[in-house]
Amino acid sequence: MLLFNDYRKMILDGIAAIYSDVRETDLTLDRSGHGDLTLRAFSLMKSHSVEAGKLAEDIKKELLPGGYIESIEVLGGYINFRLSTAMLMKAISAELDGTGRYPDVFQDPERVSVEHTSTNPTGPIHIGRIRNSIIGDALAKLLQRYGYRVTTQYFINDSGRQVASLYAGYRRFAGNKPLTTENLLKAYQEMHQETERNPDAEKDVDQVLREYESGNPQIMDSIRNICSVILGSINSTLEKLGIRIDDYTWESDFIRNGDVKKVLEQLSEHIREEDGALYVQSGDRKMFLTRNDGTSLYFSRDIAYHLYKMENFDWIIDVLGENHKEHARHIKYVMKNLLEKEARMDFVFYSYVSLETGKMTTRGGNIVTADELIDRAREEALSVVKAKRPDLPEDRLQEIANAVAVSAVRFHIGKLNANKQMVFKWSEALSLEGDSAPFIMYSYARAASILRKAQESRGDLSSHYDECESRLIKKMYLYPYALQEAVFGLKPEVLANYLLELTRTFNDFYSTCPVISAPDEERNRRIYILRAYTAIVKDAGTILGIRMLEEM
RNA sequence: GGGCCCGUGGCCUAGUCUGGAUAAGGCACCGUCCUUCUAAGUCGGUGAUCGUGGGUUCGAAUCCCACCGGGCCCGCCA
Repeated sequence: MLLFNDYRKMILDGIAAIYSDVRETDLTLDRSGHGDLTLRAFSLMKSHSVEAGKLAEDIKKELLPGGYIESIEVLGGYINFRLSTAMLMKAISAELDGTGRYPDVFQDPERVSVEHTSTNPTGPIHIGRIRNSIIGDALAKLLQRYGYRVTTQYFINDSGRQVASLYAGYRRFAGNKPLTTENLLKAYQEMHQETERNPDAEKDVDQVLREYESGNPQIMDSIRNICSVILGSINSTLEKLGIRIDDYTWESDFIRNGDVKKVLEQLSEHIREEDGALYVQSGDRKMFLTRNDGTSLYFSRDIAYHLYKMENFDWIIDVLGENHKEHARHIKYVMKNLLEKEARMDFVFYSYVSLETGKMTTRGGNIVTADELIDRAREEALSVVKAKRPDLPEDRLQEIANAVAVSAVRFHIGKLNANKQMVFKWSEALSLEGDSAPFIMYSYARAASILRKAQESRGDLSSHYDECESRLIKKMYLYPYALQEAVFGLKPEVLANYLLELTRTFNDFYSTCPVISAPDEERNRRIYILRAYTAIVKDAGTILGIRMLEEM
């Protein structure tokens, strides 16, 4: 089927046939409500010394016979084009009826790796880190929807200083306590305080690192064990949010299987030494690969990881906190310039989430965990749904509250531009109205409710559409465009904002276009519109982690 | 000190890539609409010199320069 951009291209070609100097960027999607597409005629008026009216007359002669344009009108220096609503609606429903989904045009066989979360297994995941997971998962599902073969990846740091410190802390402070995330976190925080008081404690950590790296089986087992416990709780949090990681890769595996050594060999001609520690020069930075005691550093392990990903994927995407920007730049430099590995590599960075009281640190203990946020959102949702739906049984209320809570949390964090710093506020995070997931879900539930009640009808789509129908159809027609924009920019929030716009447009339709009580012909086509609407909302919701409910 | 990101009504955001029509939403506040398909909704109202100052342009929230404010980075941490 033809997408919005295809029509844009057709119109552009038509104009170029008469006025070859038309600038591509002057024909855009119209957001002002004057048309569907608009041509800014200023430069053509100037270069041809004619009025916009004359341009429009010529363009009409060229384009109107094509049949897909309903009208071409001049307003000021703009020439506005309206596409035929009937044509767009027929295209959408043909696609839906034929393939079961709209759009069904994207297909890209490339294998894509999306690495996200990858948070150190030193404690529960907090609302800052969960931003990584939420962006990453939406991105993965978005690319998947676009047709890519996507695998999500988690790189588990079980061989760095933080984890060694966690282990040393556990041994020192909690050796005989049960192995739980809570006890481990406490020991980690105690160890942090201990090293602040007594720098000698750091030597413990150094010793652990050396033994771990040299393959001391007892320490290896213990650390794996500890990391697995914490990873288990991280995973259960992710699971609540509907996030699944396909591949877990342990950093230490690259040490054990010799890949880190291979990295050093492959880089040998670029490697320099300083006091026994090895580094490569990247721009004006020395990027250290090993410590002077021979133990590996994150940089070399991450190079090994990216080499591994390059062997298995065509496109590598990493979602990282903004503090990793330099690291990422140097990784890219080493891969491309020193190892001469060419692969499509993109990094998506997000800014930090802070609390009103300041920044969060796991070691400092001032964090809001993602579990806490989900729990409180669930309580909030439950009290709302209980008040609104006293007719529903308790277990159904719980289900609804859960779906609302999880969706609200994901949307609240996922709709924001990743570059923006975020100050977390409970009142905003727990809001279930306005620009929120429940706002979208509620509209979906209303549409679903009408579809349940309205009689099945399979009449032909008529050619006349009322304004409220037409606006919704045209917004729906932009769904593939929104998907594309989100994919090209690696910006799931673009889709989130589209979904809000679509919902507002639907609400307008809902309040002005009765369906069930409408005469046959009108009802038929409105049922078609509702089917398309629910399909699109569900589709987009799945990508963003919003769970649509048939009733709420 | 150097580099990257952010700055849009009282608060939170969209729009910035690719310059164009009265700057689009939400929260809060004031008012409206449940005997009509679910009021987690609708409609209307108050409220913005788009951080500041220059520049480019017929036209700047958007591009360029400088400055101010906030975040992140500049480890043999990750």
